Amino acid sequence: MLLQVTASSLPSKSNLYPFQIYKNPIEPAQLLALSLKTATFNHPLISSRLISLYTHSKSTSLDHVRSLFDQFQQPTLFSWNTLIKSYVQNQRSQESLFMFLDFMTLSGLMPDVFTLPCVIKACGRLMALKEGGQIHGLVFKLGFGSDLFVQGSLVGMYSKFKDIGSARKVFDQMTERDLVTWNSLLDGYVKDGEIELAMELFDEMTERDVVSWTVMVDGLSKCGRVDDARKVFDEMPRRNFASWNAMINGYMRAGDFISARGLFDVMEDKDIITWNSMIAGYEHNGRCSEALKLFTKLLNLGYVPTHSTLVSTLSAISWSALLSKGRWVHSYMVKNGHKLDGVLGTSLIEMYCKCGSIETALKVFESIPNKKLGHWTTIIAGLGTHGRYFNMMIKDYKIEPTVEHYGCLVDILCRAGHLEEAKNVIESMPLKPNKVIWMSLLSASRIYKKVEIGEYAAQSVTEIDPSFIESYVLLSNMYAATGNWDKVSRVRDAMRKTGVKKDAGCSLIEYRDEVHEFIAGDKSHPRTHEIYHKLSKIRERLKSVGYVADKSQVLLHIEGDDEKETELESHSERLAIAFGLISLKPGIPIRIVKNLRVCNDCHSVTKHLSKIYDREIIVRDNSRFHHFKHGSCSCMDYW
DNA sequence: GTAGGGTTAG
Repeated sequence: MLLQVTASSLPSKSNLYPFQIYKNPIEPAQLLALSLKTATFNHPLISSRLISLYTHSKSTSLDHVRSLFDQFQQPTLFSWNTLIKSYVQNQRSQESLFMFLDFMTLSGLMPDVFTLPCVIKACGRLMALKEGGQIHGLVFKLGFGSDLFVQGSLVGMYSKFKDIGSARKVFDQMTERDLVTWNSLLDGYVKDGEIELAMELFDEMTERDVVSWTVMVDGLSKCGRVDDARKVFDEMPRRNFASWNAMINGYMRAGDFISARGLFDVMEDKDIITWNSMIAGYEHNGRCSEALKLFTKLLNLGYVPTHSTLVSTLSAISWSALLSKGRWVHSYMVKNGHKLDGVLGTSLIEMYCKCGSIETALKVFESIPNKKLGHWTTIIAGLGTHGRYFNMMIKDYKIEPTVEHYGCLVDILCRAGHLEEAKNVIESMPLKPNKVIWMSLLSASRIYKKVEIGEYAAQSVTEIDPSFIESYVLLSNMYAATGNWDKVSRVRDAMRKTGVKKDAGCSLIEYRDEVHEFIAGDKSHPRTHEIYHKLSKIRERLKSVGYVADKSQVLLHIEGDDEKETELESHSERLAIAFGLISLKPGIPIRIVKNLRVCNDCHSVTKHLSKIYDREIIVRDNSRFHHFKHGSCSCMDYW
């Protein structure tokens, strides 16, 4: 609490003092003390000035200003406007609209040409179509139909709604238009995907500023014309951060992180969005180690990470399963007071889930006071096996399930072997099932050898994404598991025809803050000799416990069982495990990330190894976690 | 007599 006002505050008899305060600069705390002493706290000029001073003071948070505001007997229109605007500026548009609602019902005042642009902007940000329409009606009723700022902001709002028709209508009715209004409309065309019309409008403009140009750079790159975007970028008479950032993001969207990096390196001054764009871009393009390097660099250079910096960084950490780094970021967040009740909480939970620390993920989940949809989705997906959170979500928290939640339900049913029931859920759910859901069903069909359902699921996946390799692999594995070799070769023919190729298997392991990467049959690691020596030891140990290799899932067409066995032995996760065994101290769990689904044989071998070497081995493949301990796996042989 | 609308990351 910033202050407590107990003195009954009456307007001053002296009329001179409230006017004088505008002439001389004054510290907010100084004016507050003065107003309390002279009982002028509620004077309209004083209260307005107080709100203004505290709003602009960097050391005062918006919530503090709000608590000051709440103590006024009758806040002025100016004070309302200032706070409503501050909420929008602080990315708290929802609260801005709530405050506007309070204003309309409680204040007894009417909005003016300063109030309306703020709330119209909030509607645009929130995509609040209904409220936006109502406020548009209010604008007419109050007779602000010819105010440039109000009309201009309506153009902006409809542009955000991608309702270019309404934006254009308001625009055409305006008696005067300034550059900001033109730019709003230009952005509307871009948001609506009408790049040709945007270009026409751009040519029509007699005056353009850096925003107009930037909107074009952004628009062209967003519809895949990154080379044209670059041409516009090069033609620009002047550029600001947003222009550079738009171009960088254009390249990142096109997957051209080399060109993006080129621009980044050339930039003399960078803002935090530049860094965030690079980190997010690298992360989207699967270059997580580059993303993490930049995160370290920006900290060293003294930039202050924002929410989105942390979200992207956590995401990069999740993909590479660098638990120690994730813990560091978590503690950084705690130290710097980042709240976890939004996307950031979701990212953190996801990071712990994907880095194999489900207990910490649960702890984080439980520590979040106002759990939102995303937190549930993430933790449920992470828990996987722990079913029946579904009803609690609907009943206790009144959250509408999304496709992901149905996905979890299907997964749970599949695990329990209720494949028909799972199929029924998919067919009767109110949302369109996605690839992931069909894959759960397909995966279960393989385990439970339900060929018919499996074929149905595989077909559905192929309809959604014909080039999705995993469905072919699973279908083939299912046929292999049921001894249907004829159909196995037919699947391979289908793969050849559609031109899908299996990615090379790749496993990562973290050792001494470095990531070591292995591909199948890899001989490039500096300690290759030791690793293969360890592999031969492993083979002996396995033989001594009577282990026989399961060769049913070797996808490559290799003649003769011996070759199959050799192929299995050099699977990337085996190399990573061998490396883990020789380099990590006994007792420390071996954590591995793999890009493909773990094969049957590696799975049973890893179970044995966890017992033989008394080691916890945690493997994250592309669909779930395998926590190997004392000879068994947390997935209960279902994956 | 302090206050309003447009571009870039998530």
